[in-house]
Order: sequence, then structure tokens, then C-alpha cells
Amino acid sequence: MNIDPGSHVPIYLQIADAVRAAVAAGVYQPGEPLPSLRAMAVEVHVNPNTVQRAYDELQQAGLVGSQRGRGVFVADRGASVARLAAELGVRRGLEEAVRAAQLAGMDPPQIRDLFGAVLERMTHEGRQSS
Amino acid sequence: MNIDPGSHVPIYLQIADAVRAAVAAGVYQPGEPLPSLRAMAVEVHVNPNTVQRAYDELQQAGLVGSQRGRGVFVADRGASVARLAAELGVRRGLEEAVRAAQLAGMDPPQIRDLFGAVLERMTHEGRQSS
Amino acid sequence: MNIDPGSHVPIYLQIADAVRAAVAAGVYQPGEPLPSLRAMAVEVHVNPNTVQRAYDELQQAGLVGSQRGRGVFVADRGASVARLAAELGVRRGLEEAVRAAQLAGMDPPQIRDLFGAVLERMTHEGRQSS
Amino acid sequence: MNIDPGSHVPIYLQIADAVRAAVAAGVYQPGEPLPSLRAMAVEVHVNPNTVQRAYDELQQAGLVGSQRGRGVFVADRGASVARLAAELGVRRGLEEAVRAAQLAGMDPPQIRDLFGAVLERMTHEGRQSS
DNA sequence: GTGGTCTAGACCACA
DNA sequence: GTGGTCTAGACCACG
Repeated sequence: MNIDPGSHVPIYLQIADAVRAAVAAGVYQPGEPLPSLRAMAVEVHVNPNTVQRAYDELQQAGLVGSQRGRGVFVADRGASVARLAAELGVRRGLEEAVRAAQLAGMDPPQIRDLFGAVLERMTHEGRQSS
Repeated sequence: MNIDPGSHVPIYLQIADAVRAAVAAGVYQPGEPLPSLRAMAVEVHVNPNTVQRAYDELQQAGLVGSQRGRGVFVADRGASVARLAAELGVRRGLEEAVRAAQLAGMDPPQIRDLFGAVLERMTHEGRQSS
Repeated sequence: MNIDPGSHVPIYLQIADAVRAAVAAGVYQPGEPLPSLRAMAVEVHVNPNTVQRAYDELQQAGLVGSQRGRGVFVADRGASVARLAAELGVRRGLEEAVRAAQLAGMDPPQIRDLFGAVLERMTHEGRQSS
Repeated sequence: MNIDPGSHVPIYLQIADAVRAAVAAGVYQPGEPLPSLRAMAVEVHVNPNTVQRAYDELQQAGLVGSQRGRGVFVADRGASVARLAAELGVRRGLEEAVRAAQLAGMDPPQIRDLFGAVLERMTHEGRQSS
């Protein structure tokens, strides 16, 4: 759960993305509770309101449900929703990258090589920094 | 030179990115002038100040140089700078995508498949909308 | 924080220089916030946009980092960056002066005398107006 | 006569400064003509209007005088005027540098060291690039 | 409250 | 004509 306060992407979205990834990865199982607002706020050194907004985001996406006075829980379909959303996000990122490369005049072979190189480097020994 | 005023990415950055890509692709050659602030402003239906901020961005990157009273010109090393910046941007986008996929629990084979599918679809018979 | 609106050097650069000097001198410590855009704007009797441009300048130099909704903070390495930048600026000014003197045909001894005289007058019992 | 079109200092001032330095150094003697507008314009790759403005500057300073249809000539007192102006310019540059150093929190000894180092490097073997 | 973007319009210096 | 600066004021997203 690494948050970068200096990033251009809003903190609440960073939190939401991180939780979404965690649910997709099975860290939080359907039916399990997410950390409380306060706990999460302390963990990422952030205002509880910001965590609230992140949880709202997830709830709106149908990934979690909140129960008054008890907390927020991963929805039954939460895992699949998270996985779909994650794949969609990755796909969009890739499409953006390809489009940027094309606009800059890179040839398809160049683009393929670049993709291959990045994949090679990041998945070969699978040191996926959390 | 397509600008989306409703995008979450600032207009001035969209302009800067578009010009950078154009320089990388050889549309504007080193020594040649970019469209004047006012001309570009008219072209993209935007305030001249916004265009100037975009040009400022490019100037700080060493891609262009401005001469008061004359215009903004592509720097001698502008083309190579633009190509490097473009490749760096694409590379970063890819790395972000891979990292997101890994965080979401996707296996290397899954990631490779996804990358391959996107590449296939977007570069086959490459109709790269300009 | 003295700003001269009639100077040939842009206000936003005067502000940036003043803040840079303040950081170099330890007035603002790493981790501490700069005055808010609006507060600084009031202080120097200038439009907030002008202050923001000054802060942008400092941010690009890696001297400060801005966090939307929170403020602008001196970067961890901000103090050293500021000191380096300050020394570089002074050095460049000196080199320019020497070069100008040489082009005007002044002999090394003359130049040394002139340097010594200025130094003497300005650093003896240094009443360095802040 | 090196002109930098990308500098923040106006070309006409760069030309005026260069000519002033040349007069101070005795390259152009009192009574001698300066290069014609067109000749100078060709030499520095600049619009004749720009050279005109530079010459106007010098004339206003009493450094040269223009004679209708004959050209501009170094004034009798031109050499001394140029030397005074040059020294004044250098002195001001030095004072600015000292003030900047003081604002950045440098101690007098540090400033003296810096001055000494720059002087040492630039005047020791006196390779004063023209 | 904070910073960030954009506009409209003014004025300036320069070539 | 060009680029550069500044203002006033609006609107937005974020914390």
C-alpha cells in the first residue's frame, strides 16, 4: 500500500486502485472487511476523509458494500469485478501507450520490440515490488 | 492535432505532447518554426496563453527555442530529444501497465497474452489515426 | 521579500529567486510549507497566478513539491538544491562580469582591483539588508 | 562579435554591448567609422533595423555620432565614455553577485573564496575568448 | 482552505 | 508581426 503524495494522480484514487488490486489479487476475500477508515488513514498517513472518498469510489463500482456501523465489506462479486476492472485498466494503459508510440512515428516492429523488452525485464524473474 | 477539452489531462499538455510527437515524427524539422502562438491558438480553438504554456513546456525540455519577435523554432537536437522523450513516455506507460497487472495478481503468461492481443489488434495493418 | 515591479526582470522570477535564497539560507526548512499562493500574493502585492508561476519554477528545479489541496513544501533535498543553484548563479554572474571586463580591454590587475574594491565595500562589517 | 539569438538579453543590446566593448578596447578608435548598418547586419545575421537600434543606443550614450549619409563614427570622447560605461557595468554585475550571495546566506569568507576562484581560473593564463 | 487550469484582455519589448 | 508578462476572475479537483 504505497501512496505517493507528490503524484499527479489524486491520493483517493491511489488508495482506491491499491484496494482494487488487493481485492483482485485475493488479499481481501469476498465477505471480509476492509481496514476501518481510521486504520487505513493511519496506515497511509492521510486524512480519513480521503480514505472515505476512496471507499466511496469502490462502493460505487460495486466492489464493496458498506454496512452502517459495521464497516465496509468486499462484495460477493467483488473479486470478479476487481479483476475485470484491473484488466480493463491495464488494457487501456496499453492502448494509450501504443497510440502514443504511433503518433511519435514509431514503426510496428519498433513498438513490438519495446513491448517485448519491457515485458522481458519486468516479468522474467518476477520481482513484483508491492 | 486533436485536442480533447474534456480530458482530465490539461490542454496545454495535450498540445505539448502533440507537438512533441510531431517533432519526433519529423513533421517539424530542426531549425523550422512552430506555428505562431496565435496561429496555433486559432487552430486548436484555445486561448493563446494556453498555447504559450505548452510551448514553454517544450522549451524547458530543450525541444524548441524561442526568439522574441521572431518565433519558436525546433532546436538542433530537438528531433532526437523528442524521440527520446517519446520512447521514455511509452516505456513508462508500459511499465505502469505491467506493474498494475502484477499488483492485480495477473500471472506473467496472462500479462504477455494481454500485451500480445493489444499489439496485434492495434498494429496489424496499422491504421494509425493521425 | 522585496519585489520591484519596475524591474526588467519578471516579477515571477524575482519571487522565485527570493524564495530560493530563503531556502538556501534556511528560512524555509525541508518539509516545511511555503506560504500559500494567496498568502504570498497578498504579501508581495501581486496576482496569485504570478506567484504560482514562481512556485512552478521552483518545482521544476526540484526545490519544492506541491500537493494539491495541501500546499507547496520544501523538498527533502531542497536546501542543498537551493544552495547549489545559488552558488551557480553567483558564479555565473561573476564569470559574466570577468568576461565583460576582458572584452572591454581591462587588464587582469585592473579586474582584480575592481573585484577587491567591490568585495571590500560590501562585505566589510557586512550589513546585508535582508 | 558573438550574438546569441536565444539569449534573454535583446539582440540590439548584445550588439551595442559588443561595440561598446570594442571601442573601450580600442578596436574602433575615435574618428573611425563603425561598420555600416548593412555590413554589420550581414556579419551578425540580423535585421538591419536591429543594428540601427543598437547604434541608436550607442549614439544616445554619446559613444558615437552619426553623420547623415556618411555613417556613424566613434566620438572623440567615445573611448573614455566606453571605458567608463564598461567599468560601471562590470561593477554593477559584481554588486549584484555579492548581493545574491548574501541573500543566499553565504558568509563573507565564502564569497571571497568564490570570487578568488573565479578570478584565478579566468585571468591566470588570460585566454580571453573574443 | 489548498493548488491547478483556463480565459479574456491588456500592455510590453523586440524584429 | 512575434513572444512574454501580468491581471482579474472564473471554475475545478482535492484534502
